[in-house]
Amino acid sequence: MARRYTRSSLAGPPEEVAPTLLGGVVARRLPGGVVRARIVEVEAYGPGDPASHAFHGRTPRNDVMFGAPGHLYVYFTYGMHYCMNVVTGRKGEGSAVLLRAGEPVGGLEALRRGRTAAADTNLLRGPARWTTAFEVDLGLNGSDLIRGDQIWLERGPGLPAEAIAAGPRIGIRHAADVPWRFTETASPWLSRGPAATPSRPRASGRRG
DNA sequence: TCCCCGATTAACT
DNA sequence: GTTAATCGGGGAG
Repeated sequence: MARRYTRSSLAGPPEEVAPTLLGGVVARRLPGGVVRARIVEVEAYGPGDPASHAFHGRTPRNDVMFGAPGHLYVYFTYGMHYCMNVVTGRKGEGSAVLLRAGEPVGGLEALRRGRTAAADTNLLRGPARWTTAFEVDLGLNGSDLIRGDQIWLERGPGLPAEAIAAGPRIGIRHAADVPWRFTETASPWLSRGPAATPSRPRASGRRG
C-alpha cells in the first residue's frame, strides 16, 4: 500500500499544511474498485478566519473540524452539494483544508461507472463535483484519512515551491483577500485558473 | 420560530 | 453575463 500521511504532518496551521497536500492522493473505495485522485487545488480555513465554518465556535455541524487532524470533514451546502475537507491543526483548534479539484490517477473506469454525462475532465473539477464522483456524503463525515479503508490519503512526492501558486479563496465573502487558495500552477485539472502566476509577469489589467 | 444566505453547479440569455 | 435549484445552520427576535 502506498505511504500515507502521518497525523502529525497535518497538525500544523492549515495555510501551511494545505500546499503540502498538493500532489498527494485521495483514495476512495467504490463498488467498482478503488479510485484515486491527485490533489491539485485546495483552500485553507483556519482559526480566527471569518470565512471558516469554525469561526462562530463548535457546533454539531463543524464538530469534526475541532477533532484530531487527519479526519474528513464533510458538509452539505446550497441545499444540494457536499464538500470535503482534511482536518488540520491541533485538536480543539478548528481548522481544515478544502479539497477543490483533483486529477484522476486511478480507477477511472469505476469513476465513470453509472455516470454518462460528465466528461473525464469535469469529474473532479470543483469541490462538489469531486464529492459526487467519489460518492462522499455525510456518512463519511469524520472518517479517519490516516487509517481508514473507505477513503484515505496517500502521500505524494511533494511539489516544489515554484510549482505552487497562492491566491484568494473562491466563493467567500469575508477575508476575500487572504491568499489561502493553493493550486498546482500548471495543472489542467483546476476548477478555475491558477491562483496566481508567480513565475510569469502578471498582466496589468486590460490593455487597448 | 423565522428568515437569510451559503467554501456550488448547470442551464440559461 | 444571470439565475434557479434546494435546505440546514445560525443569528435575530
